Amino acid sequence: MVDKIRFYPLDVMYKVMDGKPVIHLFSRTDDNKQICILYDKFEPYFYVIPKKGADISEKLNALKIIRNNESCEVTKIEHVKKKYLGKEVSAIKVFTKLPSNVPLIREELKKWESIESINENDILFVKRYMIDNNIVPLTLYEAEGEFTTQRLKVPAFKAERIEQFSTETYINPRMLSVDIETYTPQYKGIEPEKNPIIMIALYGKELRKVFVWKYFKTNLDYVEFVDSEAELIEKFKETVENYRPDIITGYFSDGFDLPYIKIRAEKYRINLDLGLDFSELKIESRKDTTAQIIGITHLDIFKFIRKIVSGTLETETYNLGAVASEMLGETKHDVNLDELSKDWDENLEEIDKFCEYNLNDAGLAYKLSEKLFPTISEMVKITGLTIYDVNRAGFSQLVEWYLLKQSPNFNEIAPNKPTNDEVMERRMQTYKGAFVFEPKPGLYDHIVVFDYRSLYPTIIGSHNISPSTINCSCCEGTEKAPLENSSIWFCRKKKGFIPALIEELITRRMRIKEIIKDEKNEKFAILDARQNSIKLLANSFYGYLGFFAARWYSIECAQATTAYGRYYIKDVIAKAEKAEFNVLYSDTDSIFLTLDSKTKQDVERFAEKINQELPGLMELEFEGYYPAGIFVSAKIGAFGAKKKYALLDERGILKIKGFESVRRNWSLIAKEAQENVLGIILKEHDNEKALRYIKTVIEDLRSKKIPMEKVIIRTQLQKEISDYDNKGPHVAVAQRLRNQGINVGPGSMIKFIVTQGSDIIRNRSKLPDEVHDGEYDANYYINNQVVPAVERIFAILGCSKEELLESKEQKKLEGFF
DNA sequence: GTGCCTCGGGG
DNA sequence: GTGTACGAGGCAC
Repeated sequence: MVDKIRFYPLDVMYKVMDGKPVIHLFSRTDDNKQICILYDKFEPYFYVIPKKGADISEKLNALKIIRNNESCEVTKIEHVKKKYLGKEVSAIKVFTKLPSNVPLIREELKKWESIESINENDILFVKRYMIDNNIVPLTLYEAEGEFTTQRLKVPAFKAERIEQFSTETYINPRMLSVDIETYTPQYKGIEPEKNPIIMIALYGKELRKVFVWKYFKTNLDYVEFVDSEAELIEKFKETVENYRPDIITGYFSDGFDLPYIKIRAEKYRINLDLGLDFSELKIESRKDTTAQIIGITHLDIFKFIRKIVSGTLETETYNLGAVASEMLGETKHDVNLDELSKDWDENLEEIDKFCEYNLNDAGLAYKLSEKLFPTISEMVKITGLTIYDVNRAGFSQLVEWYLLKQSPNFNEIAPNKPTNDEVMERRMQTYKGAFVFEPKPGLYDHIVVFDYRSLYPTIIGSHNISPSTINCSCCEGTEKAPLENSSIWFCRKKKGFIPALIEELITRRMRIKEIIKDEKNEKFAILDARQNSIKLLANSFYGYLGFFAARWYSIECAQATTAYGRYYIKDVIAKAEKAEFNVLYSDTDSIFLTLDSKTKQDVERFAEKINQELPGLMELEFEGYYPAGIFVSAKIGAFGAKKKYALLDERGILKIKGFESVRRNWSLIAKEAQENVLGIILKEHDNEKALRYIKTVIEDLRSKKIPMEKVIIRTQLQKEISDYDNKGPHVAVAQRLRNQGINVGPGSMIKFIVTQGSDIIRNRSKLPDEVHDGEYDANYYINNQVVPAVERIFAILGCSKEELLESKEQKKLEGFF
């Protein structure tokens, strides 16, 4: 009986069954049921480009490799006319039986003299299938086939045929958020092998639950008591099974919650077979840990925020508190986590506030995921990657997958990833970047800011910048890119693969922006997220072209892009000066002017004239008007010409650019000083007070009034002491602890204070116990801790490091600013 | 300047 | 799994 079924794919994998790779599309049906669609008609393949005139068909067909008693061979070949970086090539599509045969055959073919190159041999089978069959997760497909039996937790449907049904999108995935609290004694590192999970919160659409394994009195109806940690883990598993989520989300759950749960489950020999195919929760630890469940999308919303969203946030730290406050206007509960473990041992009646805290955190991760879902969904639809992959991809990978997905539509064979040697070579290459017009230091009124809308994307589009259009023979002698030392031009006859795609993105975004201009309805958030995703992606193309690991890497293209960028921004500056505007500052794509005697109409007319002369999609846009602002000289501060300015907008809000945040291994005094200075300047707008404050801190350090607790630096030991080649201060201190018979090892938090003397810092770093009052090195804390933490802030206000260090008497404060 | 090391997020 | 991964800053040399 042939059935038809409609579904939205969510997670995709393949399994070898009866010697054949079978694609599994874990999906939601259009009537909201879970299902797994099976498809076994897709065959692995890759491309071979033979050298000119070489005929290798017969040799390919005869190729057979025996490995571990199994033979692998070329099942068939097809001769195809393709393009490689814009040039016509005759290629051979080489098919194999299994995906795992591909690397074996590839290695053999590498030895063949008659082969020019082997391509697309590292595109994973599932991705290859999705690209070739236009399977885009979250959009609607129809399959023809029949239900079948498989060992899966959801019904299986064997498809004969799968086709896109419409572009309708699955917009409300069923989501479950997870958060754990663990037993972590104060000042100790997190040690999952040693310390138990105390509680686990689960938060879903209609679910609020906190499991905890000791009993205490509480009125919280969502708290459920269990007898042991093992039972708590079983309950977690059971809740996930019953809830049947499409997505399990968490905040840093790739790196913390799920790996932790896994380690604890192993201790009790609990099988965490959460996968819809009964596979276990899989933790992969490389540089970046990931947690994967087959069939259920694990979303680590922290990772997405840090990698993709961070650039659009004000906050510079991405902890849950800061992010939730900025993105949701919600806060974390105010509890002292240092007390959790103590209370767990001695004071159970205090535990219920931690349960509230736990559930609240799970709720915040849920809401962040909900809020970002339209953005993620759009990235999924553009790149064709699953939510899981989009979540873990950086910008360069999003661009690359978009290009890979689109390349068949242009009949292009994708270039290979660079070898290690090529990467090294590429890393060595540098080129000239953007143009920066140094601000004249001072205070200004009536500032107008313009910028080129999507400068680099529009340049790439308008000037047809692409590895496939560079220095074409058909356009020799045409206009050259504005580069001093090299002669580069781009084809004027045929649009390149990359420029065509980027222009498509830009126009798609412009259309969406046009729609939301006069449509302030509930669709706004989704459409706005869409246009923003497109913008992020389009803006990444330039970086991608210059990214050392990119397949479509082209330093010449990256070079030409910045060269045109410099050309256009310098052009506006020159024209503005000619029109007698005062140009304050310019960086890359923006220009800051003062109105002076000019009117806003004059400025508008000026911009209009510029726009008439710009090619293609390029456009100069009005960014904003600011009643006042301060610009500082780039010479102030330890670093080069970076964006350093503060602007006051019409609502009276200060916009400060150009300083970074403190790190966790800083002393309390440095963190405190930075926080307080920011508070005084931003909230009270009292610069003199901020300066007085920092001078007091410095003087208090000199006169040793600052208590010892505030100069302790904490650094975690990452490996065995003996494994360090380079012994930093914390390693030296750890060695002394070890000599005293105290057991320190990887994960130990080492506390130390830098004391006075002329030796290197390592030899002056002492345990807090060894240091008497006033023995700390005031100069170290002033010069390496407090001053670096605040100097950039003061630099913006025009107050140098040296001036911070002057004592109060050396300079009259009045009228300083 | 180069190279090694740590941190981020999480409790 | 047809594998595959960062980026910035501080200290020692």
